[in-house]
Amino acid sequence: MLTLDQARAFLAVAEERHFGRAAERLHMTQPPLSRQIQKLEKTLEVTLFLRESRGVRLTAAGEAFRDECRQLLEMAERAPRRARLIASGQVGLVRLGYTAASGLSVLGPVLARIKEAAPEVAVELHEMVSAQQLESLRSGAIDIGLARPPFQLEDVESSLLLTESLVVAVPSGHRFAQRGGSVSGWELRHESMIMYSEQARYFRDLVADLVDVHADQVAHTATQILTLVALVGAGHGVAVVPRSIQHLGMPGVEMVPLHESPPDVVQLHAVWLSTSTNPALHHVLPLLEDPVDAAFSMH
Amino acid sequence: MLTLDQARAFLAVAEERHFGRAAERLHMTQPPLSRQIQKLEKTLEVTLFLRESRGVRLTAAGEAFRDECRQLLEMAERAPRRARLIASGQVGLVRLGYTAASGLSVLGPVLARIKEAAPEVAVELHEMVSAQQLESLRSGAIDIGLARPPFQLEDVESSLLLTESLVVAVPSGHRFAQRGGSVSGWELRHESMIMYSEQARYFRDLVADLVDVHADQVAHTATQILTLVALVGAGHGVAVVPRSIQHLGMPGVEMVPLHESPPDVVQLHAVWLSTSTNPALHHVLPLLEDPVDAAFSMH
DNA sequence: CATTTTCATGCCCTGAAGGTATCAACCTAT
DNA sequence: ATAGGTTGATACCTTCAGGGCATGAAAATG
Repeated sequence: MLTLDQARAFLAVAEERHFGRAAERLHMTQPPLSRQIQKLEKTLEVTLFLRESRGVRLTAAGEAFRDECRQLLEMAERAPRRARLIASGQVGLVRLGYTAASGLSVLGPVLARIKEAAPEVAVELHEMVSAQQLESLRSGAIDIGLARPPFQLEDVESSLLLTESLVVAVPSGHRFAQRGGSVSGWELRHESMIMYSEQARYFRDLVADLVDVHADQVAHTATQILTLVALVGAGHGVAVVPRSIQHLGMPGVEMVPLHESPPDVVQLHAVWLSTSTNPALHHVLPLLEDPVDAAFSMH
Repeated sequence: MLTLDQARAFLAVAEERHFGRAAERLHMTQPPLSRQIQKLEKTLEVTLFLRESRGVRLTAAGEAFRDECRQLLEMAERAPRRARLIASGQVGLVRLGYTAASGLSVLGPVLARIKEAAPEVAVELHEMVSAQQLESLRSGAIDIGLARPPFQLEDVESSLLLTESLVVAVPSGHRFAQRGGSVSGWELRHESMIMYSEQARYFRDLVADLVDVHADQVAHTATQILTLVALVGAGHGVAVVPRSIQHLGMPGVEMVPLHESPPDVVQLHAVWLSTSTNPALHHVLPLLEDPVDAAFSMH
């Protein structure tokens, strides 16, 4: 059976064309080297060298075997190197879940940071809502999520990436937009509104805290923020959405500040399992410690 | 330093996810296998397995290393296999020299035999005259030649591949062609003739034996038979050439049998050095023992 | 709580592989 | 022609890598 030591021994002799010099290169003496080559030739049942008085020459089979051995040894060096790189997290894959809305704010800067600091880490993107992200984390389908609270899952850790205010999305030409300035919650009382459905509990509760919405003024409910905005654009009413949604540039929709909204009511976190064994994840995590600059995310 | 045995041990554990079963597969007991893996992880400075109560799981680095090891072991099996194939001559390269004229007769059948019986042997074709072939054999630039005698080089062996007669190449419409039948040597006495130059001694002597050519009737001399035929086609005279040249189908040239020519005056041999160490050559040589069928070579 | 499962550890022994000394064959040069 | 030098092969000794057996340790199972 071929061993890597035999391949190294053979290659040394093949390249030096001389047992003595090859032995020197291998930091050993000539006799055991001769024996190794003999043994190799015996197991292969192939004569690799033509012994001549001035040294040795390769046979045709020897030349082919030399090329194979070069490749073999190269691979034998690459395998450990690659394992170390992956273990260190410098090379690898991070599967990242993100909400459609976060795609408009933190996703770009997050990917930019990873590309900058860990260029050999591939990022696989999976769009899903926050609840699905937590489920995917649990099942191991993703490594990181860009999601909104609450995170009540076991072993979940998180890092605040972005805070922003809520604004009112109105159809172009709506009197709120023409007027300029901001809108107060009580002014929405008689507006037809697009509201968040039960699945989007985070935003539903945020809006409920700031605006007194009555059932009779709700034109539609939707889970995805982008759906709400689309419905606003179609003229079905107004909606309260995070400020970064304006990056979407949806035609026929304008954003008006909401007077009562604190500048940091809406949060977006990076979330991950502290128990994850993906080295690339742990290599990337320090890059997500600092919040994304709102100015950057704003354009 | 990684060894192939370690790679095999690792791969067995990685695939079985269980030290006991892996040890069984490797025909050894579990304790030394555990030690081998520990040693491997230590030299790699990488944890490859997560030991759990129901067996083991691979880390990310372990999965990458498993893929690398699969390739590595595959190559470690391929290298000896390839060396054996090349040593046996079933795979390899034969560099073959041939004269332009032999390209019209034996070359095709010879290549067909090799393709049929040794499909993995590549044939590299080198067109050159017989004298160059012997020189190239000596210098090791080719392995076999398709050449004409004499072969006075040391260690040269040869095998007769083809015998054929000499014919007279005449321009279309020449009275020899219109008359039908054969031509006698004495009838060429007053024809303008294209003759072989000093370098083509073999044909020069053959023709001199059959036809009494005078210096004053020689319009041109040339080394390559194809050149002679081209000059005949251009109307510069007639020439005595081997019968297989008619395969060339040179327009404006017709072949007329030469009455005095025995059917086997012209010989073509395969020649090679008995000292060659090219296994593919020795694998191919038996295919050149039998002469090429003249009927086959005739079409 | 006893039993089973699974990987790790301690100890022993064999044999693969390296070292030294030397041989055999061949080439070179006086 | 013969002595000396070069190069690979052989003989013999020694070491230690790696395998086997017995057993430990930890966790799951019933």
